[in-house]
Amino acid sequence: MSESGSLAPRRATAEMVARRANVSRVAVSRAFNPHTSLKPEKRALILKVAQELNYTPDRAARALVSGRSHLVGVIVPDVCSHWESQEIDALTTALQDEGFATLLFKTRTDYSMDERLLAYMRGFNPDSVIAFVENVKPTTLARVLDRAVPIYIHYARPGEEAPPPVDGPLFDRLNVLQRTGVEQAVALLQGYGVERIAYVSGVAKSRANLAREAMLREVLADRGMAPPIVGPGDFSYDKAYAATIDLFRIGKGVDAIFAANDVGAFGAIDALRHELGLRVPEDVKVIGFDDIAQSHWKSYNLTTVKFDLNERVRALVRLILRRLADPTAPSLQETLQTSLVVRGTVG
Amino acid sequence: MSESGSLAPRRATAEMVARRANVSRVAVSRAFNPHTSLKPEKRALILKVAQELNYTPDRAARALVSGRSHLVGVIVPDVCSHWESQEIDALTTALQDEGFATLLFKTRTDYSMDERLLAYMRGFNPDSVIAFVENVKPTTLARVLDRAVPIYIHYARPGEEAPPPVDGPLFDRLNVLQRTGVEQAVALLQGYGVERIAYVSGVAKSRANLAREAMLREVLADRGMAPPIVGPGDFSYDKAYAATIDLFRIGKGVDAIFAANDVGAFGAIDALRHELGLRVPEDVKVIGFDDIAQSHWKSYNLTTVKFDLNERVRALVRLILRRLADPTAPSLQETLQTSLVVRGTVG
DNA sequence: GTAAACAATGAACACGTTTTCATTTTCCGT
DNA sequence: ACGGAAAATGAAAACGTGTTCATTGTTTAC
Repeated sequence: MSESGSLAPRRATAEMVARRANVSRVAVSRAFNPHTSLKPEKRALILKVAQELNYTPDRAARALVSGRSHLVGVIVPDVCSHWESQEIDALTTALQDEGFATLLFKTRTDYSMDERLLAYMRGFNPDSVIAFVENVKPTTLARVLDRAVPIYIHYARPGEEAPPPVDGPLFDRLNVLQRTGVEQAVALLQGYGVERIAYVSGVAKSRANLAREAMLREVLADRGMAPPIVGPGDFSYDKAYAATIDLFRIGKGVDAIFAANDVGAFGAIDALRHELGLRVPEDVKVIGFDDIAQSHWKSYNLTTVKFDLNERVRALVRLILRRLADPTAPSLQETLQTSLVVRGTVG
Repeated sequence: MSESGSLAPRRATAEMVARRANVSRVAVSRAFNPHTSLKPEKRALILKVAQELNYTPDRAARALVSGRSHLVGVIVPDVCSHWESQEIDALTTALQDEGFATLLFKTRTDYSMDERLLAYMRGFNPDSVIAFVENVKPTTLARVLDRAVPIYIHYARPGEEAPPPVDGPLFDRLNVLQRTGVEQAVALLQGYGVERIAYVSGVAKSRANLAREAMLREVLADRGMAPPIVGPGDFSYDKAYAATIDLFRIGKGVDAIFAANDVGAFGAIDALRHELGLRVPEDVKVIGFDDIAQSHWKSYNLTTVKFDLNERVRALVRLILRRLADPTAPSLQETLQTSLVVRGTVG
């Protein structure tokens, strides 16, 4: 009781460990950094004492001198939207294995918030930043985050199979090629004699959405099919639900729906079945984008264009590590393919 | 070109801002800390220059001296499980408004990982830690995180309406009282003449699951109903799907299912409809726990025991702020009620 | 057996901020 | 105009670590 010095027990410091192990403070620092030279038995002793004292190096202090915070900022519009949450989950695990931690930031729908958010985030000094958000340009990101090089997820438009060069402020890029998956999907639909395809969109100005719609248009044109009728959505279940109803109120003889994402496809399916009294896939076929975990649920059992989540996360982590190994390297790139997963909503 | 000093442009520092604004470095620090005394026009000038130089204070350096990292650690088993992702989303937004950032950590299924994970997390020096994970005791958490006081989410068992006292290492607590919601649910079922209730469980040893099952048992006993038949699940769709099928293979005349969470209820509903050829709610009624966003989707339209997410997040943020205002205060408590949301799976 | 290479070591410095503390300036009431 | 209180200010100390550099102890090669 009386021996405990102050009320709030200070956290153990390298100094205390050094004193207790009869070594210098520098030795303690070295014990925790693998690539330094230190007598093995000495290192073992220090680590043992450290554990007794419940000591680990303070990352704030470490960041201050080494310039590495080991924090990776992730900017999302909605953590709880399905694809994002699954990607954050996998990314957090992978980063943790490499000694990093995920720092989460949410954008407002209010666009004006963004500059302030970026400045706010920069204060935490992340080593890298990944933006899942559509309304912030990578060059803006790079300009504001003067130390971290941001990673931009680029959904290739038609004809962009060879990714365009990066100019202006430096950023790295994950290029997502959607052509293969869309081609497989359209081929499958055409094989079933589909003639009139509708596209239930995502957020109108979103690059992922624009790229998907453009790619769909091109593939349809290449195969001599009519361009899609567009139902305006925003990647959400509710908007897709409403958009689908509107599509059939107009009555243009749509016999297949391409949704901008899986959740939108769920909304379309439920509207078809529960509101319009149509059968899926007999009356109308439905295809989504993403292949989220829910897509195999029996109520939907969705045929969808798949992004390999694990491969995507590995590519992101590779980008981060390569960038940290060489902070001045020119823009780094990784590329990802897509493919179709066939389930029960086409057939 | 030749005027830029080094290759990698150093990030702006308080020193540079001070020099450029013709003030002392201390003044710059004060300009960014609201509660300090500084001539208004001087503060304005400094902030203007800071913006020109793209400067914000380095939080690592700030944390080092102030002892506040403005980081809140969140430990989750699965970011992508629905309730967790929605809570993380709301929490991140709320914390951001208060000047904090969310630091995400994932546990392994492997239990032995946890001690290492906690030590790992402590290195980042979070101001507070919230554990959504079931297999780590709050006292362990408190012992390892010698500075931050962890927040523990306690699901009250029957008879725990007055929360039990905290002993041992200090931790704060959010008490979730589930009695009201379960009572409303059972009353509703009984009103429809239900006689044989099954409980599709969550992870067996999880405290949320144990509390829910115990509460259900007590309420059923109080109303003179038979105890529930238990189908073993793990909070996942797939396990609940399989457990539901097994329940009806045995054929004990179950006419209502209580699932440990909404996703489990979805699995039960799909098994009933698509595998067993039963109607919901005509043949079997289903009730879940959580009220996640998907519960109103037409395919499920689930009646469920609701946790008010926003209120829950506000309570968590209150706990964090109160604890930071008084780090030595005795264990803080907040309490949350539940209630039933009636939709289409009972009727 | 010697020189040279190499591993191990600790003192001093650097990182960018906030926080005392003592000093100077401004403000207010009379 | 004056005294005192309050606000404004800057120098110096602290926070806990990694890194550089010069020094000492130890092995290797001929």
